Amino acid sequence: MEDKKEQVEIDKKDLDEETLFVVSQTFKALGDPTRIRILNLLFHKEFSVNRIAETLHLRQSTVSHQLRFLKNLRLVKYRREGTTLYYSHDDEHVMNMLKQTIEHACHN
Amino acid sequence: MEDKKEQVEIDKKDLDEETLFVVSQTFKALGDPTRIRILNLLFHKEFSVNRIAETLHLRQSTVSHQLRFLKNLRLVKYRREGTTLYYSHDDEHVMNMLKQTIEHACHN
DNA sequence: ATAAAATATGAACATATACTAATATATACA
DNA sequence: TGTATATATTAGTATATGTTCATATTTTAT
Repeated sequence: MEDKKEQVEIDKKDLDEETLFVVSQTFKALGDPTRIRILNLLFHKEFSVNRIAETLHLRQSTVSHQLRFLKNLRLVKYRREGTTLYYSHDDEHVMNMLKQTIEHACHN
Repeated sequence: MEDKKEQVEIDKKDLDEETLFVVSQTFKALGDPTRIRILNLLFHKEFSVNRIAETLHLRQSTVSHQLRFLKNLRLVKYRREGTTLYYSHDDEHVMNMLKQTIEHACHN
């Protein structure tokens, strides 16, 4: 914390704190099975919270918590229709990484 | 667990357990600042455990633990020279994702 | 205003994770 | 064999994380 500047300027081999935080948060988002399943579901179309829960056999509150996590990182967005919120993905880069890695993992 | 087959065959919207595990493990590996720093260091050349620890200001045992983690996932490999082990990266796909995401995070 | 439907939130809990100190192991060499 | 060097491992601890239950909030319709 005190030597952040030092590391950035002197030690080019290391990453600065902010980059480190953003990058690790991004990957952390993809590091949980539930979030992967949710994002994978949102790959082709939008889903309401309840539909996600039903489809993946998860509790509504679990889905809601994870969607909040993903939304904080701007990996998903939503639109409202009455009382229903339709979530969809909102980061092409991350979705591409996820897709690639899933394919990479499948035919191995 | 009991309905794994069902999900795989009936509900194409969900991923199978094994894929889910591999994918989440992979991203989990990249979801920790220390491991990111280590992999980032190994981007261009190999490093011994102690050199990694010195360069990143980490304890030897911390580095060793994380290297074991990364090696279990085959993200790094090593060669021995006397008592020294030189570690290097071992997964181009993952290193590319890391690089892209770091760049993506930097100039934002 | 009240009720219903959909979603969000807070607290509690269990588990996972990362770091550390201490110690063990492995290799090289005198 | 004994010592030094480099790395790995173990156990303990603190923190982070994910899920759940219960409840709150928001929106719509009556």
